[in-house]
Amino acid sequence: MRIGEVADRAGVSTRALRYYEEQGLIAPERTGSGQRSYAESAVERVQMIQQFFTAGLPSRTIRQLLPCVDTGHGSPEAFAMLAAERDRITAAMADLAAARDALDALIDLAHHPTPEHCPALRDPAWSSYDAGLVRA
Amino acid sequence: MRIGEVADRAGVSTRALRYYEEQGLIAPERTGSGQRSYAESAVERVQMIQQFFTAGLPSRTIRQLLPCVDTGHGSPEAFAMLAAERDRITAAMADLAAARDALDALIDLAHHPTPEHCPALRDPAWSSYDAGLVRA
DNA sequence: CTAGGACCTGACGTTGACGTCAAGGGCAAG
DNA sequence: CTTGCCCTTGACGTCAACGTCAGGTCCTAG
Repeated sequence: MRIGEVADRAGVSTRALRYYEEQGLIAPERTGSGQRSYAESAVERVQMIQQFFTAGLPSRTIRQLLPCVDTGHGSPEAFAMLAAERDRITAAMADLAAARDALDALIDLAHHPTPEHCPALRDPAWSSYDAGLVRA
Repeated sequence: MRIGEVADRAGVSTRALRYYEEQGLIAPERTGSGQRSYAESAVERVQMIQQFFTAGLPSRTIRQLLPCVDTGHGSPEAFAMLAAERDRITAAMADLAAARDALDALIDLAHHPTPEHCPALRDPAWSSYDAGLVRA
């Protein structure tokens, strides 16, 4: 499979695929004339890489954890890194939830007929807002 | 309050505060000699700004939504933007959850005595993994 | 054989939220 | 007065994940 097809099927640009190779995340074969030749599994691999990028992991970290995916096991250090990243992601999710709740509070505020600058925001509620359910 | 104290109390750098002002997110007073003079409420405001930055909102968007915070109500467009950002954040949380589950699967894999490259990863499980509870 | 599309390498451009350095001004203590 | 810390503006540096362009190669269809 050539680079264009992988790009199409994985939903990324060819530039991104070359970048991933440059970063040591994929190692496609080469034809005699120098063109990249990807295995079928490359599509899934690229999608997984994308997923980690989306989660905010830098390429260096992804490069470190991919061997675990390939070999199916990892050294203790690799294991610690996986756990650390998992925790980072969990923390990021909490931050997102807090921001979303803040937005929900604003939306709620905007929905009110605004009697007179109803409070419930400026006080200490920015972190402890208890996840109200507001739906459009 | 001068810039250094605000920076300390809000947990950001003075550079960041000047950047926020440059981006139109805060408008501190000025003393006769040109030094910035912040109100007490600036600390909370900066923390809120930080929260939105952490959630991935660009400064331009934050600038648009801050008037809603200040006035306590918003135009219909502002309301639509708030809802759009809320949805973006929700989507980002889903992406994070998927990546975290992928990492959990890897961690689980690393915990196994690795009998023979146990599957459960490469197949279609990257999005539908059912949030197993693994704790260090 | 030739047109045109896909591919190659190399290299510079982009964006956002700041970091960092340079060169000076303001201000309370001693 | 001067020492020293905080403040000012201005401007360039950074980092990551690519986008984009340039100039050349490969390959397949007609």
